[in-house]
Parts: sequence; structure tokens; C-alpha cells
Amino acid sequence: MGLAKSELFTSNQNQIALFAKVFGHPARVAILQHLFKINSCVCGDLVNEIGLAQPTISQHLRELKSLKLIKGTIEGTSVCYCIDHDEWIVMKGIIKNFLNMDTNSNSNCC
Amino acid sequence: MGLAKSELFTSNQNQIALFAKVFGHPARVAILQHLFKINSCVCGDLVNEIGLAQPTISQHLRELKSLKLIKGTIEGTSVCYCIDHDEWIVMKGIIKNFLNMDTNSNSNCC
DNA sequence: TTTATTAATCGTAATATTGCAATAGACAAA
DNA sequence: TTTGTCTATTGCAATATTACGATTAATAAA
Repeated sequence: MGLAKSELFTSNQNQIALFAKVFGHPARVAILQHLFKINSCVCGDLVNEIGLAQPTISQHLRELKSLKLIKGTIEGTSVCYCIDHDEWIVMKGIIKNFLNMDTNSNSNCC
Repeated sequence: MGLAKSELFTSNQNQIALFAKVFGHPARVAILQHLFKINSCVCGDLVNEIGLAQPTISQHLRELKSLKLIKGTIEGTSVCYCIDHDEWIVMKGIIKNFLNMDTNSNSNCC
């Protein structure tokens, strides 16, 4: 089928999965790391930075944008991308809450 | 192509993506949450807990097992699954390190 | 041994993802 | 206007993912 049965799960579970999915490709991880590293906008050189073709980078940027993790503003001919810090904080809260499940558990079997 | 060009990225970027990918489906999120919630092994009732068919659950369990996030031990006819706490800690460190990128940055544009 | 139970595997259909060439669209510069 | 630059979109091929029916394998119970 290739299609997740999202109606079976809570909105929290679906939200975690959506954020995780966008981090599930190394190119998108690399794009985000680069944006944080230069600590400002990047206008165009992501294609040189990462080794993928321009349409491929554009596609990955669109997925990051659809989750509002980055925002792009047009700057002449080029487009300036940067992290959306507010949404990053929101996402971080949701994912960290998921990752911290183990703090309340002490393995008493296996 | 459907195949990520992992050779373009660092092993850290690929590792983040691999862990994130396994969290990128709500069924696997739900399985992990259930295992943490009952705070012990679960023998069989995951199929009833989640609303997916038995082969589908088995497939998701195999993916979690392949990343060593869970381990399964045979217990008579059934199999007993539980969290691998050591590997969970390792994964948590890698993902949190990625999520905490924003602590060193102060958005000076956009 | 026969039967039941449980979970993994196989096979397959439907859909999603990844990647890129070709193209289009928008703007700047000449 | 024409030309060049940059990015998005389209279209497509290759591969991956999701889901499940059917089957198999292993053990337990009768």
C-alpha cells in the first residue's frame, strides 16, 4: 500500500512521525545543519554545499518548508533560506518529550 | 530512484537519518510508547493494541529490532519484546545533539 | 499424533520517495 | 529587448515503504 494508516493513531503519534520523517533523509539533516552552522540565511549555495542536483535540493527544501522548519524569502533572483526558530522550538519539545520516555521507566525484564 | 545517496553525507548525518526514519511511522512510535508505558515485556498483544494486521506489526517490529531499539526473546509459543535501554540512550544522545543545534545560534536575519 | 496458538516469512498490490533532465518563471543586467 | 542567473515545477524512472492474505515454522496442549 505504501500509505500509513494514520487514522489508527493519536495526533501526537502522527505529529512525531511527521517530524521524524522529514529528518529521515541525510540531505535534509545536512541542510538544517548548514543553516544552523552559518547562523544566517543562505542564498543559493546549498546546491554546491550538498552534492545533489538543483531540483533535488529544491524538493528537499520544499519538504522542510511544508513543516515550517525553514522559511524562504525572495532576494532578487535568488531565495534566502533560514531556520524558523519558533517552529524549531515547538518541534524540539514534541520530539524530546517522546525521547524522554525512558526517564520514567526502569527495565524490569529481559 | 528512491535510494538516498548516503555516500554524500557524514556517518553522523546518515545515523541521524536512520534513527529518524524508524520513528517516521506512527505505528512504530505507538509500539515504542506502549513498551515504555507497560514498563516490561509485551508478549503478543501488540496486534490488538495497535489496529494493524499481524504481519504488518511483525514487519515494524523487525525494523525496530534491526536498529537494536528493541529486543525479543522467545517465551514458549509467543515472543516477548522490550526496549533495549542501552541502545535507547545511545540513540537519544545522537538525536538530542542534533536537536540542540539551536542553542548556539541566534537568528540574525530573516 | 493431532490440533491449536503464536509469530515470522513470502508474495504481491498500492502508494511514496528519491533523483535528475528538461523546462518554465522571475528578476537583474546589458 | 535580450541575455544571463537563479529557483521552482514537471515528468519520469528506479527504488522503497506500507499493508495484508496465505503460508510456514515452532511450540504447547489435548
